[in-house]
Amino acid sequence: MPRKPSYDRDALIAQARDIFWRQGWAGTSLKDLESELKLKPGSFYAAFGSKDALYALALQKYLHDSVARMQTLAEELGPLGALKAQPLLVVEAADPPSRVCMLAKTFAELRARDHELSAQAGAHLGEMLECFTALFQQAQARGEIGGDHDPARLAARYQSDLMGLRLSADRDDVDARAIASDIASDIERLRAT
Amino acid sequence: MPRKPSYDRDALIAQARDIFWRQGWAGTSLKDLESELKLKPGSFYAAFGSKDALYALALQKYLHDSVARMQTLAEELGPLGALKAQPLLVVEAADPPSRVCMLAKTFAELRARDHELSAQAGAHLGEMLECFTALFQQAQARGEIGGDHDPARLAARYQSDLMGLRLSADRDDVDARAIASDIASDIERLRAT
DNA sequence: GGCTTTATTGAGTGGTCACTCAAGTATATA
DNA sequence: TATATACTTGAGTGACCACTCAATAAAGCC
Repeated sequence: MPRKPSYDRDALIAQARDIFWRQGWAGTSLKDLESELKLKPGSFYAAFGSKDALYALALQKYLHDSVARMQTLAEELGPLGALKAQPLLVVEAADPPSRVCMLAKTFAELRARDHELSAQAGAHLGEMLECFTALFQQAQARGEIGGDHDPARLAARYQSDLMGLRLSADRDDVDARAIASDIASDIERLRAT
Repeated sequence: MPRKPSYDRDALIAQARDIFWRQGWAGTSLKDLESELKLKPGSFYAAFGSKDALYALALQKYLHDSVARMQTLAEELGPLGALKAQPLLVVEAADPPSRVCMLAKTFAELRARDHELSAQAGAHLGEMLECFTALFQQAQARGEIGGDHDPARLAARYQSDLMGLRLSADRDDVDARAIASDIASDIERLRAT
């Protein structure tokens, strides 16, 4: 009896993620979303409920894909190799919506209002941090880095540096590759000798 | 003949800077400004012309104060000492509007729209970078760091790390002091032996 | 083909946005 | 004190905001 929707829900979420990522929460209007996703207001609200609900789905997808990418990279290059490769990969990615981390952007934009989406972005940053921590732990377990390092502390510094790098990469008066290379050198320097 | 305004223009700009800093560009309405600055719309527009014009003044003040603070610090602690001290000072500052750098926030928020204020924030980040570069150069000239380092490259990495740190400092699941201390250690490690 | 159930449409909602302007008020000079 | 010159006031502007809903169209099952 039911009629199927004519759109691919998951593709729409990915598209919305890119718009939100580029323009931010306040900078994206329903009109923007409706025209890009080719949905009339009625369909939009039937499908997602609200702008914030769609934004939450977009954040979730962003986190999921980010973690998956790091884990794939770790399978290819090993944990330390993945951590070392990531900075330059981020800088050299072919036209992403923005080089700046969407979680960091959302967290910063909405924190002052105590908006629920800021809390969610913060929680997702925490999950990303755990992902980095796990990789440093694995590197340590493999003996790639010395046992005197604290993986959680290394991960916090690493994530912080990465957020700075990604913001720097959006500027055109800064050599982000040089920064990425220096961050990678810091990782390399941890390698147990 | 003329009547003097009843407000202190410079104090109003500082107040506006704090509101914009905390809430961002899109997150701050004229109503917010009018109620906080105790200005009716007519007075507001007579005094500043537009929301964007006031934001531009706020950015300018932010940059000016930031550079002045670094230079004062350098007079007290020397160039390398100032660079080393700054990370922890930023983290431990008593309730600023936001730990996140206002220039970085503005740049990230408005870049997608090619807003003029984003370009201005970007330019100011460049001036801040020059300030850091000058301090590294001075440290080198004094022989505090080795001659094999490139001050511009050190400054770019330093500024990038600082932006990451300041975002991290707004999270409550991260030990920003530890990150600040690690950044300071990196500076210390440059010291010529 | 008839019927049920859902998707789609787009004009319309009240509210807020940045901003304007004419009228009223206070002050420094002459 | 009279007057010119500002500053101050606040209701009002059209545009846009997120969002609603009744009408219409299309698909699956009998």
